[in-house]
Amino acid sequence: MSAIRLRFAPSPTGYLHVGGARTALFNWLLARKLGGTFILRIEDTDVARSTEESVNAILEGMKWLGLDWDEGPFFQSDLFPVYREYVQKLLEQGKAYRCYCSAEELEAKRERALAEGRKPKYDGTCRGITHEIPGKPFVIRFRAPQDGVTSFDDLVKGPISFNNEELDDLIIQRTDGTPIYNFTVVIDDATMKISTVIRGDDHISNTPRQILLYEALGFPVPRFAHVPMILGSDKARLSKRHGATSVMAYRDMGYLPEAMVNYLVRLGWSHGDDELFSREELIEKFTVEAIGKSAGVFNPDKLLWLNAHYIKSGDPTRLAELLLPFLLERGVDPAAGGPELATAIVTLQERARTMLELADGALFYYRSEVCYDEAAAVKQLTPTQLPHLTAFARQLASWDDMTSAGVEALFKEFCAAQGIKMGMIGPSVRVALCGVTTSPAIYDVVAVLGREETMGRLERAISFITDRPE
RNA sequence: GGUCCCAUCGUCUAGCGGUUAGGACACUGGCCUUUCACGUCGGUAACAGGGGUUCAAGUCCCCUUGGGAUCACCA
Repeated sequence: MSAIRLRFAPSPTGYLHVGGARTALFNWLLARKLGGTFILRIEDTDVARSTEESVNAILEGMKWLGLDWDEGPFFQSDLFPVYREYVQKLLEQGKAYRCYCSAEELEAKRERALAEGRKPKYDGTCRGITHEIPGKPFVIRFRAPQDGVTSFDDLVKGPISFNNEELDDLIIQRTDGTPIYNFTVVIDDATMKISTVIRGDDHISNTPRQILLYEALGFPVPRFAHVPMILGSDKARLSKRHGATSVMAYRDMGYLPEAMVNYLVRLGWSHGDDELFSREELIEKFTVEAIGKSAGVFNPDKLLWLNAHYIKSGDPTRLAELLLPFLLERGVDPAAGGPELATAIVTLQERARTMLELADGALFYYRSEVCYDEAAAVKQLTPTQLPHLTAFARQLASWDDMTSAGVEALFKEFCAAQGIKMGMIGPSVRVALCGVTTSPAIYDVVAVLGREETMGRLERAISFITDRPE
């Protein structure tokens, strides 16, 4: 393993959303490409907002996408003593100080500053207090330099610099003694020896403060790569109103993880004109340099196209496994009878874009009591069709070759013998077997269903026509 | 509002000084076809605007405009 160490550090305040998933993916890809280490760290210092359900949801999302981690998950809530130690160190060195301003006072000052058009920056009231005030609650602030420039060379955005006067003395420890994000992230990235921080570009403005902290603590500063945001169709930050944002919601909507990975990686990263990437190709071809600088709009249509591609080209046996829950949900259990699922799937792959569509399309194979679509029945299951269907059933009964090609030959021979065209028998048989006018190729359907089941369904259709009142 | 980031078809993007500005999704026309699809061939569609630099600018610089992010005892 190389010394490259990367991490994904979500906060457990919700499910794994597509933006976070892409950040995780980029980190994972680079780690795998360079033979580095990928670390998962849960940033749960905000005890009030963090939940165990969220942690589980995030882990589940990572696993679904196939993003395995080498170390962790580490929980910041387990590291409070460590943070306390470093806070103490800064305090002793005079690089941090106690601030006794109350949250209310601060809020009032901030609003006043904003109203007067000034910067809502901490005014340094407590900067000069040298002795502790017993009994009075306090937070701890980092004593940030008030002049100079802090800059860094972002791996995706290029050189970025901030005037230190824009930065204020940020709080690193709350009144209750718990540490705050901008501080813990620095301690953890430093102690975990993270070499490159890949994260969303909404963190750019935090970066100079963090760099100042690295320097104050005497830690080496890691490299930063800020990846652009993912936007909704109206170019606003992606949110629920743009549709699903949870990666697990996409699994439930019938999406394959490889489609999601392929979609996500191409949103903001490219490799020439290539669109389709296997996991291996991604590991081989991924580079941070090829990550784009601008925000991208999440395009569900393209995701759907990719999903259709992976269903079309997927291994039927694996698809069968993944499809099972969707089938059971629809009250069908292939284990209870009917054609082998993988065999049925082969006939459906190229006409399903999601596992939901695949499941819906497969239902008729497992329902002998075909439910005829009203319009289809009126058009195809008519007295005129009766002689054709009857004759066809008779010929099928003595037909040997039940492969798809064999069935096709049967149809050809039947049509020739009857002096009719395929169009006069095909559609009726389709409705008799499937109940609807759209289905896989009829030869395939007969082949998959088998002679016995096909005969049964034909006879049922014949009875249906016979019994139907005019 | 301050600060920071960004800017090629509707969308994702290729392009890294000289191209008929390419690909993909979506849309659309033809072909294939027993249905629906798939597939296949073709089409519509972009360098935000203005200044520079240069023999030459989508490519480099500046400004404008537009979009986004961030300004918490959230992460």
